[in-house]
Amino acid sequence: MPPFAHIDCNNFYASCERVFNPSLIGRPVIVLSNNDGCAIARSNEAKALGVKMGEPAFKIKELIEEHNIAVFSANFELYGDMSNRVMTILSGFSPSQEIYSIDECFLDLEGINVDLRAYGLEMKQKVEKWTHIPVSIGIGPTKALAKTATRVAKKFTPQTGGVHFIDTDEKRIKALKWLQIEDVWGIGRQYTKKLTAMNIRNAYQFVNLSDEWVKTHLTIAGLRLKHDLQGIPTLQLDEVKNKKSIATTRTFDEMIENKADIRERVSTFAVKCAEKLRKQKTCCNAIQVFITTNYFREDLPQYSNSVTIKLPFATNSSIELAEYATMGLDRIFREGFKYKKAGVFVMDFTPEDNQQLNIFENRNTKHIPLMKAIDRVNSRYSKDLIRLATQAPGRTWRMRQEKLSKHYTTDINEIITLKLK
DNA sequence: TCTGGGGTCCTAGGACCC
DNA sequence: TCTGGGGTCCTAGGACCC
Repeated sequence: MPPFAHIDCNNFYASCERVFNPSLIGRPVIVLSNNDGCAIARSNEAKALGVKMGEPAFKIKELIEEHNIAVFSANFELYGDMSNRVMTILSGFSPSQEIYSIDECFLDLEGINVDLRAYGLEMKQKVEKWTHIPVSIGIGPTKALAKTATRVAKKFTPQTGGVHFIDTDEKRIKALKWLQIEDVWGIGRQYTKKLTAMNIRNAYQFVNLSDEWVKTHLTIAGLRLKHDLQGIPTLQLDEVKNKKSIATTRTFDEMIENKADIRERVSTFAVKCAEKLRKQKTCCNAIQVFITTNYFREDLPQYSNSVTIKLPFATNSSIELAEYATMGLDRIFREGFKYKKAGVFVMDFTPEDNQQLNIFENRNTKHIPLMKAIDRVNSRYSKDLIRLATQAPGRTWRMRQEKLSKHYTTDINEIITLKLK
């Protein structure tokens, strides 16, 4: 039985803000999504005040003022950099690591012949000492049980010290009986509805359902989870995560009717996707564009649509992808609607150095050095110094980010300075 | 006034083929 | 006029994750 460790950063984005602003410790902190739309991270204090995940900022305005909640616009550059630091430290504790998300990873602890709880405490101390990001750690015989253990570690920190090890069947059953059904990994809103209707309220009752029932109603994915929670190792550590799609999507800060304005944005989304592709040295073979009206406004006519275009050749050229994205928009755009959101996806990747020459479509090979030059200039000077004409030079549209913290770790001009008396 | 963004996987059903 | 069975591939949509 290979034990797994699961490491989860506590309230990650809020904790990142605290690292560089220690006066926030003890204060409620929330981080807002793009356009300062809704709360996407809350410190424990903010959770205790009742701020819900995903809650729109305008609905909690009074609560923010009343309790002096510290509010930040999302600073993903900072969070990404802090994440790398945490993950690098943890990678030193095992030869096999799966980076599951920006703030979580799994480690394979097979063959590590030490007291594993003590080992977990060592990881926790090292990460906290070197990054000041607090973490919770769960260890168990399967990935799903390690994740369950992390919840126990976090919920009962005074007793667990932030590290919990499910090393006996007794502890496994105790944890499963405690874990509410809606908190089980892989059980979302729809499945919770289905299961509570059958009076299944915790993970222990869930694992006692028959395999057949689970497979029929929760698909094969639900069955794998069930086995993993029973202690039968089913989910594997996934060390190499090759992306299968890349997206750039935005909600607009206002509703837009004008096609030319939407075209500017869609064109920019395509350019961003192309940049992400070049960064990971792949090309895409398909591009998808979608637009949608504001589905919160039931008083307005609604319309949404998407289109996927197969490309005649693999590319990561900003110019080509912007062209195809614009073509896609032409196919789905309808006059007379107020649009609120749009996005571009690219998928079906092939490695950059492995493009098959297509004899029917003559790919403009001049784009390759051109894109390299643009990337160099933009990374050296300002992020969007060179743009395509379709991206509306000068008349840039900005995200609302009124509470943005500095890029403490990734921009030399914003590095923290200390004054010594 | 104001409601995020970026991902994965699975299944059912249609198109097409022999 | 009637109208099989089995296979594959693709896509849209729905569920989930952080």
